[in-house]
Amino acid sequence: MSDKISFFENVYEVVRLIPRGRVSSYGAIANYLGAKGSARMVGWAMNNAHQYGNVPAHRVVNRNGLLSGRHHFNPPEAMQEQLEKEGIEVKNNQVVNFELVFWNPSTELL
DNA sequence: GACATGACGATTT
DNA sequence: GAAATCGCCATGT
Repeated sequence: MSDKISFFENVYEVVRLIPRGRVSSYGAIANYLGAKGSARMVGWAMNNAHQYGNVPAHRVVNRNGLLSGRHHFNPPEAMQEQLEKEGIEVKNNQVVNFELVFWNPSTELL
């Protein structure tokens, strides 16, 4: 444990701020944190997210709107169900109207 | 402490 | 236009 806030916790904080019915992307979060290339780090953070508490990882998809991380859910199909429950359409493991529900922290969380 | 890996993204070849 | 490569931070071996 370190006194300094890790990249992980910054990711969780932003993910928790994602409004219901919206989705975000790994790169957008990483970019907001000032680390454009650390998008995979965001995904890695999600892997440990379950041990940090309420982190709506199901609202985080890749830049294509694809549910790339569904396999890490339990069960994997839960991610799509959660999104549909919030009013987000998911087709073929991909978010429909992705750009319409896309939530960019750098733009909307200004 | 070096090497490999990880739910990605953008750029270059 | 598709495939290959680099970048980026953290963790595990």
